[in-house]
Amino acid sequence: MKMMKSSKQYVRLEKSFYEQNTITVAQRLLGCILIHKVPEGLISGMIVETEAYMGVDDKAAHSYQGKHTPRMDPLYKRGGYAYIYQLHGYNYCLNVVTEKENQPRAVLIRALEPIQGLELMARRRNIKLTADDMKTADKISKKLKNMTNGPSKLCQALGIDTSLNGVDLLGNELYIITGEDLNDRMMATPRINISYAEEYQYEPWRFIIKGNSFLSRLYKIESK
DNA sequence: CCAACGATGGGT
DNA sequence: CCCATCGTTGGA
Repeated sequence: MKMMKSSKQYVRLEKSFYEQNTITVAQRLLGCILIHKVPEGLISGMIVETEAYMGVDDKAAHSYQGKHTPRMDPLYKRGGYAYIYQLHGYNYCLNVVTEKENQPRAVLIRALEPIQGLELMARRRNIKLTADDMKTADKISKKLKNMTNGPSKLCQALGIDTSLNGVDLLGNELYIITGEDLNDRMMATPRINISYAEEYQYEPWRFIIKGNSFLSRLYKIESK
């Protein structure tokens, strides 16, 4: 786990960040820290895997060809809102809305490296952490990795569900701050589980921090 | 009204 | 590979 260095300035991401091109946002979110403020305290993690969904032009996007249903309203707002939807009855996915109003593009947050609120995460994920699991000097335990290494796992760990759909990331409940500059470790790959998207399934719009231990399970091979 | 479906995760 | 499980969606 990365420890917060007190010497470093952590700055909240603002409107101008989210209003950039979606690919740029997806790349620059790597290394940033997602924070959910809950009554018990802060739960946070460093973003290590993202995917860009390019809106009306992208066959993998919910908003392909301008599709717009009530639950997608946040997607059509200006950059900086959360778009959260439920999947298969019991999973949630968190997206960061990008670009200008009526440009329905977003970045899916696919994996985090835990930072704060380990006990709260473990409770929400039904994972029992032992003292050994907390020793991170050499090897990171399997249970620790399993906390936030997938888009729905991280939502469960941070307590994110559709009650937060449409929340403004410029507010104080759910927000993102600058973290480490890890762009030299960035790698692009095709996106996951979108075979229905025909030729768009091959677009290299997934971004990872190469070698990070918390990438989603299908692509551990990339941690070399 | 109602049936089909899914930007997942877990197990085989 | 298979499939659980339920809110959203869109077509009767």
